[in-house]
Amino acid sequence: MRRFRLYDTRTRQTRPFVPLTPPRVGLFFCGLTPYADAHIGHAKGAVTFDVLVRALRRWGYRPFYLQNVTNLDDRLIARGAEEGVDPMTLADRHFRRWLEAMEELRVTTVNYYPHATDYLPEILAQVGALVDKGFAYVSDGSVYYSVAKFPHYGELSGQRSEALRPGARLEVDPSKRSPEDFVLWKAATPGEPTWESPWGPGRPGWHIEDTAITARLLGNRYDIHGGGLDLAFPHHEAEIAQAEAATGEAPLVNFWMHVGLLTLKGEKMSKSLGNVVSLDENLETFGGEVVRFYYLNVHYRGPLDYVPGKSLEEAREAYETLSAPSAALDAALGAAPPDGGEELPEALALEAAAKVERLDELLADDFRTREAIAELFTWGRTVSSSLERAEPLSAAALAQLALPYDWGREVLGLFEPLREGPGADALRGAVAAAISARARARARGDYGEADRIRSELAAAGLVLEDRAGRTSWRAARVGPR
RNA sequence: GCCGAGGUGGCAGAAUGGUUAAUGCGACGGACUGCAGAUCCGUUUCCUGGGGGUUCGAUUCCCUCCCUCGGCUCCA
Repeated sequence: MRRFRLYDTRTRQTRPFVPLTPPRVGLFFCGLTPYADAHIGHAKGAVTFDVLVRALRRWGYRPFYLQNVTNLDDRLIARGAEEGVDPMTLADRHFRRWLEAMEELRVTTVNYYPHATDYLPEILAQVGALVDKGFAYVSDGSVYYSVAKFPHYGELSGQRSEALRPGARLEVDPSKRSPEDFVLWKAATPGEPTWESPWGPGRPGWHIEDTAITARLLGNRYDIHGGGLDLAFPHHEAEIAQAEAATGEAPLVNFWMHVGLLTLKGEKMSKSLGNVVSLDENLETFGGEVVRFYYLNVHYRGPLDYVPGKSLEEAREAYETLSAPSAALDAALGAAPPDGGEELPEALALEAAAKVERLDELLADDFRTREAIAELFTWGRTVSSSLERAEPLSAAALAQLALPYDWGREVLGLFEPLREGPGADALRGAVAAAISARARARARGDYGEADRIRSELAAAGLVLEDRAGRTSWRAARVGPR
């Protein structure tokens, strides 16, 4: 297992990661918003965690990664009432769209998506434990957590409860003993889904869903919990208070990872501001790889400002430059003779291996993806100039040049090779035949015919590139698959 | 008000107690090409919010101020 360093919000430091029970690593991420279609900011954290888990696997750990589905909460109930749909049905609909977006984004690492309402026994048990231990109280058929009983409340976010006064949006709820208390079990309201409980019919509060799930699936303590920076308070603070009080074990989580938020022209993207940019629409326009590259081209903890008509367009330009040498290598490898061809100079072969090590090092230092990408850009120039050589490279040499891209494929989830479907060989043969026909036309000076062939292939989405007396082809541009 | 994250070239955005402060986008020039594309080479020499301090040396460490964004019970 490779050692690596990770920033932890609670202790505000970057420190070496040590799993609780190596090589197993338990991860939980709050990322789904199944009450509405996802916007472009929502998927940033999902991609961040996908890279984290890919790296863990590469480095010899055995991650178990959960992403919860809050399929019943106030927002779903409100939205369901507006649309005349059952809230859990609504959640399911949006969850399915989220899964499609994740597939397009090459997010492949989530082991399981636990749904909150499948964990009612665990939720009731945890609320019961909190009542029994005196951390929670019953009032008007609801159960509330008494924040004053938990002295560590506020440690994650740096918020002290005494400070929660000026400017705070605390609603006055006469059932609460203190305004900062939060609900664990909400008394039934007519027309809403309800379950029986020792305190009467009702439904779970938002925060308790996550700790009930993690208690069941990850244990009383686990390694990594992630989410957007905006969830640190109060949601994650409440999770700590619930779980640590209920089990008496601490800390609940060893590493709290909070992902920097995406802003729209400097402002946070949110429904209430009405500045939401659809994830699905951007995936359709730019494809998952470009959007993924866009997220990974900044450090995960920093903010990312989205400018309509500019940010993703620029990301597409940059990603085309970044991925072109990889695509050229794939094409050369496909066309390389089984034996023969020039070997790589030893210095260059060593450089390829050193580059991969450098990439792992950058990631192992709190996931410096931005610099890893910068390294891949400079490697691209090396690859391009190597391909300009007069003598074709051997298959082994090409494979060595491809090592950093193989790394990018494995860890960053970029550089997806062209899909090999049935008929791929036939297609390749047809393209090769067209290229030779064009070469013959060019040789006899018939540029009209040569250009006709080129535009025919262009219409099929293929671009021809003449270089060093050879012609290669590639997909016209990166985009949706 | 309190808590947190930031302020780096035309733009996006890294990093570092010390020679020319990454990388990309854009721009300009050149090579290559039948043309184009892609690629390569070069240029974009005066970019680290203000003011103090520590130091031989600060963009980096400390103090302070200013500004932006987020959180303060809907939030990825």
